Amino acid sequence: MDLSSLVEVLMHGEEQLRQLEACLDVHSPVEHKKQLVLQAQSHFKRAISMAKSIDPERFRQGPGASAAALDSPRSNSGGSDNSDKALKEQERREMCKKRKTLPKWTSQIRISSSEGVDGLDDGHSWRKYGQKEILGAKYPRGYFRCTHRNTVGCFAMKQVQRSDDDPSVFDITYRGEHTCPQKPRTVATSALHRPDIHQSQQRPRQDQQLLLSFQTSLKVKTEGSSFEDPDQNSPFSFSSTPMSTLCTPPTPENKFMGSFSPSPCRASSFGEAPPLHITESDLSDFISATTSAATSSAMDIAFMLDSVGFDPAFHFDASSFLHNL
DNA sequence: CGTATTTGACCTGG
DNA sequence: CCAGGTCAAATACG
Repeated sequence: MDLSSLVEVLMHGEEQLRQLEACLDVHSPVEHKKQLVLQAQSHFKRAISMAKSIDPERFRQGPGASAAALDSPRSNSGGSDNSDKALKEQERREMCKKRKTLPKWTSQIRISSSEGVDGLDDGHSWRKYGQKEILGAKYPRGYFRCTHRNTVGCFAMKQVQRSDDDPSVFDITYRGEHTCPQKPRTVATSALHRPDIHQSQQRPRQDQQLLLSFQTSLKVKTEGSSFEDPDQNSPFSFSSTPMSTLCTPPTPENKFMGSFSPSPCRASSFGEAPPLHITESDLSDFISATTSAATSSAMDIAFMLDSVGFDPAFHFDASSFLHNL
């Protein structure tokens, strides 16, 4: 556990706070602010545990938080005997429609070798459903959708595209908000972390990388839905997005396609509510509704439960998250 | 054995 | 027609 990773995590946290500050007096959706807070919190938590792990002796006492296991077996609302071509066509068509209306935003994140996939997991489980070579890009683009799409009708999706020139940068495009609960895992581990047995680790200029990372790590632009936040100003110079608005990432996330970097997975601490609920119902309607009314995520959840109609004792499986090769 | 990923075929919008 | 996005059969995984 080296110091530079620690610094990096701290910087992420700081950046989140900075963005939050920028958002504060603007009329941006509460959800965004909450997200920022949560992200910052998780970064700091992580930083703390990293720091502790540097000198474990000093901080020995309760083995950290309880591993509040909220996992439970899945409930399957079976009854999936469909298979009518017409029906599938229908579904597909619906999908297309959704595709258009779904809010979409891009966030560019950098994965440092030290961090790996770590901590960038937003606590959602994604299932990969495709990969495609993209025209002018070296690396293929991976297509993911929420694992619980069929169980709870969560239509969140994301695309992960590795940057051409800097392999440690990933462009992640999210589409749609999760309507499913997040992975509730509380993680307080990382006490003992062997220096990974990485073969080809790019360790050298980490400090300089940090700066770079600081600049590019959290660039996010939103489109589709209209969450404006014209005030979002970062001290950086990369605002190359003319008309689209810069916003905050609901959650940075990653999980890339068949490439290098093995790594375990890890969730940001505390589960929290999905920020928005979006269904096929009129999106804009909903948005205006949210901006004016939605004040608590809890409420959103209730709303969601309500409208989707699964029982509150809902449980899902967060058990398996894997690493790719 | 159930789930997740891989991967080529297929579909669709521009 | 093509590029990008998705499906689904075949595999891999645990």
